[in-house]
Amino acid sequence: MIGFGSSDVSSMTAIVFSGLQPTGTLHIGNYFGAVQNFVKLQTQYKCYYAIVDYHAITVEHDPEELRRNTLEMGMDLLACGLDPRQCVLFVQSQVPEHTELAWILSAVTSYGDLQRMTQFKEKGEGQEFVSCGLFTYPVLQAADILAYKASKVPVGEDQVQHIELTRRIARRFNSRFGETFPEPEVLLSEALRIMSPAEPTRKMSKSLGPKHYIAITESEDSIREKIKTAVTDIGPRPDTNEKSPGVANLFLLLKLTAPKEIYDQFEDDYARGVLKYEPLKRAVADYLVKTLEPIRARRAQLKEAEVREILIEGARTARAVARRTLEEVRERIGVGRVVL
RNA sequence: AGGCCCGUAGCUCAACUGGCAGAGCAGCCGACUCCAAAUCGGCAGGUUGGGGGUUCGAAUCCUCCCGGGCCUGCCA
Repeated sequence: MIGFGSSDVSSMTAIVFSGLQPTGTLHIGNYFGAVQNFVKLQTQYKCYYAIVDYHAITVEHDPEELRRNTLEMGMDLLACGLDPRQCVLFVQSQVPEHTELAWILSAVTSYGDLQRMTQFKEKGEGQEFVSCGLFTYPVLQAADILAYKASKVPVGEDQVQHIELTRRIARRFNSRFGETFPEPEVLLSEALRIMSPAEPTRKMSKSLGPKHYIAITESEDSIREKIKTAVTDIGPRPDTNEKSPGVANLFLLLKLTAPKEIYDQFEDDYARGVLKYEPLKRAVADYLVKTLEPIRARRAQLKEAEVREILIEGARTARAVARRTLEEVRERIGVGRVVL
């Protein structure tokens, strides 16, 4: 059998790619929603994880902040358990093949398809300046994935549309220039959406403000404060047994961090209508702090220099693969050869 | 390349003919609450995009610069 992703000769296992924007420090929504899954995947597949700094520049940004966030993101990911011996962790801009491939792919990307991307519409909404880069963002994302001929892409619901576009791009390239890329499929993990404690109808996000997220490296006091002030409701509703968004969010966090017996006890209290939220919150905070403790400890031990070294090494490995893909792609589309 | 419009608190905007830079939301503190939310009370928030000029006095008028939007033209 000849696999499409055969540029990695060392194994027959599927190739996974995922990119993370360097948004600064990771929060527990990122952790439980995605990163924890990445940690699991690295033992099962050949995984490439990129900190996508070129994506971050499509909206207004501060250079110093981006620089710091990129490194911070690397440190947070390592603290969460990504292991450079098991996966390839690198910074996107260190592998220029991404942007080169993006340009090439833009030639087989439909303008109409891009216009239909809802994320572009959402992110551009209300912005006084909308860059071209924001518009072509999904093409770079396709390049990220296809540069490694990845066949599986673990992403959230909101990114499914972009992966669909990647498939269309891959398909069009293949049919025009010959079979080159696999059509990557979405690796949907159990869809975990941690909500903002302050506004539990919205997904946890840094951009909403400090009250709306809990960083994985947050101090114990701060975690307790944010859980304590988390929005709840008037009290349990045993009649419908339906939790309000805020309470459901607290239960979700408890489920993710506490022993089953503890969780069941609170569920039972809720069902019987005798649950007081104060003790629930205390338990959630306790177990959350406990869960994050090893991450915090690991994070505290990481040295910047050592992390930089890991990222450099990751980029070296990634680049070797991406370069082979680009050689093949250039050959197929008929560029470069004449002057070699 | 030419024309028109805009820039005020984190956000949305107000400030007469040139006369003390303000409100709502967000934020912070407190009361209430099992904890919260809502509500109520309080606090804080500014190089009015930047430089120069006119004036007793400029967010307001003039000028240059920066940033942004719209229209027309030119080139490919």
